[in-house]
Amino acid sequence: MTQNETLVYHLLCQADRPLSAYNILDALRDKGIRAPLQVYRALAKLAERGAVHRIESVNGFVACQLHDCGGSEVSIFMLCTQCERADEFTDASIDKKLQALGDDRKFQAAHKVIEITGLCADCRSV
Amino acid sequence: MTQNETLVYHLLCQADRPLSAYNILDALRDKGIRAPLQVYRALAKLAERGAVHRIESVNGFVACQLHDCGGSEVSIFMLCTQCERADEFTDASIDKKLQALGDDRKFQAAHKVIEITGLCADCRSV
DNA sequence: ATCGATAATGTTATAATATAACATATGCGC
DNA sequence: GCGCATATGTTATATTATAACATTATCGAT
Ligand SMILES: [Zn+2]
Ligand SMILES: [Zn+2]
Ligand SMILES: [Zn+2]
Ligand SMILES: [Zn+2]
Repeated sequence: MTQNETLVYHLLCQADRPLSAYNILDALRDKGIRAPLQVYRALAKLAERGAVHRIESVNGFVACQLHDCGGSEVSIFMLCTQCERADEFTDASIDKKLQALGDDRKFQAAHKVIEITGLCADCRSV
Repeated sequence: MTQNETLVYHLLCQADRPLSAYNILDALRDKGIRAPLQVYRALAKLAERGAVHRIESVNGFVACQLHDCGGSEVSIFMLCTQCERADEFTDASIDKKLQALGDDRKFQAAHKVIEITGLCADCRSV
């Protein structure tokens, strides 16, 4: 892992919510990161390897929370609008059904996004 | 449907791919639409009603392709990176499994996003 | 050791997407 | 008409992402 990737990855590991590229930029200014591209480049490499995931619904990034989400499993994110937590899960049967749905239509899937937005257990019971 | 919503909705119905808010703005300038906010406001109302869907993976918008995707069904989009088509499907069993996954964690789901990116049948066979 | 290729980094500028804040107008029930 | 809600218009600005180009580090092959 390169210098910048390490900085970005460690920051994301410590974060308790998805961070935007500009959140990351601001947090790492005193570590030598000065421009958006430095962040986006690190994120691109990390995401390519599965070390971080982009959360489309919030334009943010999180460190992978699973030991090995690299198989054929799709990551499923539950995103709390209140506390902003983004919890990652996998579910083999959903993955399989989704794959089958694509296969039925001869669709060659390269990437799958599953995100559920709502209130987490803690936040709904306030 | 208000004036601006009608303009935006009809444009999306004719489009063969997701349009960005600024695509829409440009296309409707000569119909009186002059500012991004006019488009975003129309899109927000239309999306609220389920007449259009936002495609998170491409920051674009499409008209709903199904007669009634309003039930408890989640829309599943297959997004071709080549021709940019965005085809909408539903699948009750995936919806159910996803709902169960949330319920297990006491997560109160408000909105679900499922998007598959890849190559459509036509484009993969070129 | 040094040449040359590749990957990584840095910097500035700009593109693309989305919202804030405020002003005006339009329609409808009373 | 008046009051209220909804729709619209306008300007400015915030947020997210990439283009284009220059520089530096790394490392194996000669
Ligand atoms: Zn993961
Ligand atoms: Zn929460
Ligand atoms: Zn639909
Ligand atoms: Zn295609």
